[in-house]
Amino acid sequence: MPADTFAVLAEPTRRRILDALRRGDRTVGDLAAALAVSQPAVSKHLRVLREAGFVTARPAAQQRVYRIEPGPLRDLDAWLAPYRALWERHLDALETLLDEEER
Amino acid sequence: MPADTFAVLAEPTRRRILDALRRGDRTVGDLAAALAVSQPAVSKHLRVLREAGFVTARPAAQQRVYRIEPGPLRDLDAWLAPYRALWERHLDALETLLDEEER
DNA sequence: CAGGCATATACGCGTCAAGGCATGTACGGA
DNA sequence: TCCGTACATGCCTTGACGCGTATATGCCTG
Repeated sequence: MPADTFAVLAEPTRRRILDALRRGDRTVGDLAAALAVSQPAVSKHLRVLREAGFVTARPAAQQRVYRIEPGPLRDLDAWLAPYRALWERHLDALETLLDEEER
Repeated sequence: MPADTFAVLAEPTRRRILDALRRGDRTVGDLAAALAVSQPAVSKHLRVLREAGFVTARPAAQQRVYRIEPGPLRDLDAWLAPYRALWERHLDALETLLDEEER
């Protein structure tokens, strides 16, 4: 699992790109127009996302269609898993705390 | 939801702090020793984590005991939710793809 | 094969944050 | 009250990153 998954997602523009791709594949120009960002900036972000496995590119004539990939997001989900106990067993923890304070 | 949640988690040392706190509350000195990081560095990271709501501090004499808080991690879980369809309905998507390619 | 379109890369600038070192602050023990 | 402990904060340097502008690469059309 690449450790820089969070660093990739730390960029708001990259998250907006992922959010756009979540609803369907897009070309670079589409993304640049939809996000109101310069085309080179979009290309650079797509490169980062691609090298981290978040997206893949498929050539279509002069354009390249980008598609979101689930892999790194599944890794994120897996990383989050052990922490889920913090709130899923929250009632249990609350009970434990009250028990301790009763003593 | 604070947008810098990912930026906070982008730091490996901060993730290690959270991982340590996941198993129980710790003092600053404990964390510095356990992670082999200088004490000021730990304090700075704890400040970032605290201001982002990941942890809270409880004074105990001269030391301060830090505890992990579920809030921001729940936000992360919520952010991840719409993307979960990418792999949970993966079989459905595969079927759709095959249907399209059959035409 | 020349020209235009879509995308990728190179360069320079400004910003920001991590780390170490030194110092400040608060609490407790002698 | 004075000193030592535990933690926080300030200053400084360094490296990484995002953005825009300019330029290079690839592909299609006439």
